[in-house]
Amino acid sequence: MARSTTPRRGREPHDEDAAPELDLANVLDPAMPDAQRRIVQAAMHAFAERGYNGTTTQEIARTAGVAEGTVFRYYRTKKDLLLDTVGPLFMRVMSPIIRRNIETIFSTEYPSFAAFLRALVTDRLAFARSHRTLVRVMAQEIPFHPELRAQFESTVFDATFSLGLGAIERFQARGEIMSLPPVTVARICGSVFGGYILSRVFLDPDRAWDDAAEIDTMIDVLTRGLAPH
Amino acid sequence: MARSTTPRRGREPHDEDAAPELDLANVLDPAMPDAQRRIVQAAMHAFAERGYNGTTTQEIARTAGVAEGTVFRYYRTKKDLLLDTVGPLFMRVMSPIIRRNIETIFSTEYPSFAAFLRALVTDRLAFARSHRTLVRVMAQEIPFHPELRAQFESTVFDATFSLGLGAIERFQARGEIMSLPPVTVARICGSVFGGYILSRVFLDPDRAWDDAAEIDTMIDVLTRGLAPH
Amino acid sequence: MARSTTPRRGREPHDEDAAPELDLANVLDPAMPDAQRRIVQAAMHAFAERGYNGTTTQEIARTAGVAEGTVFRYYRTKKDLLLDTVGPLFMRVMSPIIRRNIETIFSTEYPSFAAFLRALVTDRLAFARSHRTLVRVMAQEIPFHPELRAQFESTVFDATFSLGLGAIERFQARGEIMSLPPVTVARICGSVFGGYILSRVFLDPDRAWDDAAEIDTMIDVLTRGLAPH
Amino acid sequence: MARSTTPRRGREPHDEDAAPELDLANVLDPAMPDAQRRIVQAAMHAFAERGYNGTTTQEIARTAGVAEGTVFRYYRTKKDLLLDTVGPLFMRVMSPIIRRNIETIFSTEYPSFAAFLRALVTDRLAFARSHRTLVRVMAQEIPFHPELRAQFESTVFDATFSLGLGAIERFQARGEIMSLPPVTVARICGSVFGGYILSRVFLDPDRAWDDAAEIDTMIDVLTRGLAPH
DNA sequence: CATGAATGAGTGTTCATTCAT
DNA sequence: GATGAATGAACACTCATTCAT
Repeated sequence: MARSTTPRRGREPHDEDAAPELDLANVLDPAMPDAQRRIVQAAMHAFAERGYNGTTTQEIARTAGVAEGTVFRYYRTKKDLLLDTVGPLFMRVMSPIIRRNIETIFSTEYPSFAAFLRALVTDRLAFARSHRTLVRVMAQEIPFHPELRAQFESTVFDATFSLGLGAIERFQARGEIMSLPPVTVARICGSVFGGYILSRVFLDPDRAWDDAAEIDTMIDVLTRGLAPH
Repeated sequence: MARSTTPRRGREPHDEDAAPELDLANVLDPAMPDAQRRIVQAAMHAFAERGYNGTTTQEIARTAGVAEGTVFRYYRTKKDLLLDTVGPLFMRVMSPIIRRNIETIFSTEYPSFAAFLRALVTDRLAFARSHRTLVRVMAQEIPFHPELRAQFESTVFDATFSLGLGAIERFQARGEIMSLPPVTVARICGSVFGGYILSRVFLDPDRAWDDAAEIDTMIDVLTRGLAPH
Repeated sequence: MARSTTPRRGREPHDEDAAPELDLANVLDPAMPDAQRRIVQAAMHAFAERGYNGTTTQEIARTAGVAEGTVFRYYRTKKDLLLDTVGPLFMRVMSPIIRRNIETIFSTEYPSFAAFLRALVTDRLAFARSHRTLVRVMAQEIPFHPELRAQFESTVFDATFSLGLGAIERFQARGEIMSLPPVTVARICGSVFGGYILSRVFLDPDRAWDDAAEIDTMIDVLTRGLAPH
Repeated sequence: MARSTTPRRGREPHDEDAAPELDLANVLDPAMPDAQRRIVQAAMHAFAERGYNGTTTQEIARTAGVAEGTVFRYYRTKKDLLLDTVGPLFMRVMSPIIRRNIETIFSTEYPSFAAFLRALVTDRLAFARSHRTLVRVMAQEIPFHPELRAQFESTVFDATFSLGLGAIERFQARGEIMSLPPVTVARICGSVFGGYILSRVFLDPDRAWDDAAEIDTMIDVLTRGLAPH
């Protein structure tokens, strides 16, 4: 399945999108028993395709190649299979990004707003491409599971978004962004990048995307649009 | 159903969103039997809250105040209850907007790119606010029902998005937008507005939003960001 | 539907088998309201094809071209629709046969055992051909409805079979049949004729049957087989 | 329970018909799980009494002493419970008879037509007595299930009836049967025996039948009736 | 009298969960 | 630990029957 063949500019840290069955494999704890790993993978892919409520434990067990009882050995209920995996995996998968962002933002020599945006979108895009399934399940199930929403907010939002707000204020202080509520700035940037990722990774992944050009365009539009008058 | 389409400047912190049961009432065919109307409303609200697969027909019947058998008098299967309502209602509800867009775009004296964007976002925001439930169900269930996706694409995408592309090319011809693939321009504008609507209507509807100011900001950012160098 | 085209010998009183929809029409009371007649016909044909339990009242109503409620205007329950029709119709349809048998048997000039058998089988065959549907429903539903069995026994069995036993005893007295329990003689003759009717009318009605020849054969076999040593 | 295949001469007024629950027990694969065996037995008896459409899976489960879900572990649908049991069981139960018939017919020293008929009726009677339930279900449901009819025809008809036709032709060649279409001969013999079995096993099993005498009578009537003039 | 919408108990079937092996 | 047969509550759906119009 040829996913993107166009040249890429900018760095893309973890580019292991590989076979779809593998896009979860390298996130899971290596110490995890083989059966459990297969269960989690089977569950995530089924949840992604048919939704949590549209997936049966029988189907998960069969795909994972274990008996149905085995699923319940590792996760007491089906719901645990969702909540104990999606959230923690998100956390685990986000942490290097968060760390990197922190370094980027607080390093004294961090570059322009444009460079900041580039780092941000590059990271996010790579993340979504590497963890399609995880992201899809998270996005699809959040509306139905308050627990998931809480996990998401504490992990992603609080740990990332708030960092972003701090960075925006710094760029405003340096006169690179016009005077606007930082939340508004964050939302606009996030929307533009999020819209791209949605199209790029989920809605139309098979088109011949030119990531580099698209990213350049988005950054250009955002920097000029958000620049002080 | 025209619920307010004129641009608003004053703030209006989510006042008229009325009773949740009503946000569908005025979309349904007035000739529809009372029982059927109540069933559709009950189903949509349940689908919105708990998802199609998380909703039981018993629950729909109870909420609608009818016997379970009555649900199946009107819709032969539960799936029909989803597909025969969400898609058609979307169609019905979109058509005035589509018509208006056509007029806007092709009127010879149509105004600036900024005015175009303002008309667009105002329309969409009003639409989403008036039809929260419908939009939410559509968005949540599309990943699981190819039929819904097809309905959505033919209705909304083909009839609206393509119009937008035409308009963008005109503005580019007039030198108001820089030379970029129209699809990219459309995606960026759509993302910014979509992100706002998502936050405004679905994620955090209870915050004290200043729609007018936010819209002004978004239009300002987009016009300046997309202006030729 | 070409039902037998071969020449027939022997008399065949009511040979109106006609269109299948009609095979009930001329049995029903002419004073019966049109709607009711259509209901009974629809019910009988559906019962014949799919069985009582496999037929829905909705289907009966639709076939009869009336509303579902109308069915229950004429028959208080679905079961009444079976019991109040099949039994009485059988009775009505059998009575001329019974009467004729009585005349045959007790007329002083009644002919040989062979002639008796011929009259019998001819009558029965014509009856089954004319009332296929009725006979089929009766046969199929008897195992599940004791009431039907009772109706059948009192009508057909008691009124016909016992007459036959009397006739058999007379032929035995006259030395045309060997000394056997009359019930055994009756069973053997009934089986041979019944088996023919089953094949002829129900199992394989479309074959090119030569009724006259088959009847002659059966009578020949029975008279010689049952003749005294 | 002695399936008995040897010809019997002494009278045996329905003695060994055992407990009704057992008449299926010895037909089922001994390797079959206990729960499944009980389900099949419960289903067959219910189908025999109330018909397929008049039997609920709940009732089957309760009679079998298992949960309703267990029924569906073994048979995916209720219809499978009919088709996957009645047909195959018939097959299994018929095969020794078929084999024996083949031996009888083709053995060079096979005896008179009378002996042939005796072997036939004895076999069939024993079969029907041993497998009342199975035979009853088969007979009752055939009119409503084309699949059953096909199974029946291929198993019983093709494998048995055609053998019989061959035998009849041999007896005709030897001058024991008069010149008639073999099908007619077969139908007459089958009707006589079938009628006896119907009365003996299904309609009036509790009467004090003298099987030996009745069989002798039938064979006598048939051999004399079918003998050449 | 005829209608057909409405009913709700009941039907076949599914599925998360348990537990003896 | 792993299994998979067994469970039974719950599910989508049906259908004979009722009743207001």
